[in-house]
Amino acid sequence: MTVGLSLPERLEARHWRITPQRRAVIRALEGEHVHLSAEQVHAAARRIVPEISLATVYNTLNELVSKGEISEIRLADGTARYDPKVGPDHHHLVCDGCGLTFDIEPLGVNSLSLPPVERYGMTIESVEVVFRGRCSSCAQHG
Amino acid sequence: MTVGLSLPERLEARHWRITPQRRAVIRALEGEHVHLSAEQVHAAARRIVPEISLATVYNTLNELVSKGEISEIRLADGTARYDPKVGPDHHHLVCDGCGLTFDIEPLGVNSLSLPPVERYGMTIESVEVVFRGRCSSCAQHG
DNA sequence: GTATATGCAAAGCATTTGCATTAAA
DNA sequence: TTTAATGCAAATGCTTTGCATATAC
Repeated sequence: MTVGLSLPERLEARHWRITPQRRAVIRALEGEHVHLSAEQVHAAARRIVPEISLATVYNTLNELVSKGEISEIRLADGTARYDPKVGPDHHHLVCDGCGLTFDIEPLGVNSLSLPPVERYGMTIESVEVVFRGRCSSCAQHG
Repeated sequence: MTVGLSLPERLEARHWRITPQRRAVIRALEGEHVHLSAEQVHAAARRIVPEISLATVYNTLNELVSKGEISEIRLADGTARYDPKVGPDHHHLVCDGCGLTFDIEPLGVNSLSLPPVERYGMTIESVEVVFRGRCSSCAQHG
């Protein structure tokens, strides 16, 4: 990952056309330790650029994902959450009740490995660890 | 997990109504080290019970998941794969190209842990490790 | 006999796409 | 001025649901 440049700076360096809508999507994601759904990003971005459409939010998120600038996590129900952090080993904690998703840095990940006989001829590119459970709110109610 | 009983036996023990369709779904899943999509389960089940509908396949898969008898994995595209194995620590290897999914038993998982300060008040119920990469076919082409 | 599973077709929902318009560079 | 991004609305694709009929127990 490029170091020393902010997300908007990195994007400008890549000749990405910077629009108010894209800036709003980036602002909506920044600084969140809890990850947002596309609808939630849309709601947040709307507070900055009221006319932004959901389609533009999706388009922007997808481009950021394919450029490797943000990451996409799938919950058990198949819906996506978007995370401004990236990195080869990037781990999460997910509430099975409400889908609340956090970034985490578990211990012991560096000693994880997959023996060649278990690779079925595949090239390994990354490892992701997901801890699942229930947040304090879901543990009590639903 | 109940030990010593096969999946159909466990289901009978739970007063699950055994139908040819349900038997076919179970047979379609059994013995697969590669995990199938609902469509693929449907196709396989159809070879045994030609009139089985996709809706019945989905209904059956969902019940097996909620009974904890099979597990559901979400790929990066949000679609599901179904795995006849269950267990608290159940890990996978996924091809980012075509979605091919295998069961694996990586080394070092038992030393994984999430420090209390990283738990955000959540109760941890399970850990899942996903290795991502490209299968030999996708590494060459697509 | 009764409760439950089935197939079908229609509905649902998250996400994607086509296209005419608008705006960044 | 050119090329790319936007908004809208329609389309997609996976999954779920309602309901009348059929079937396991």
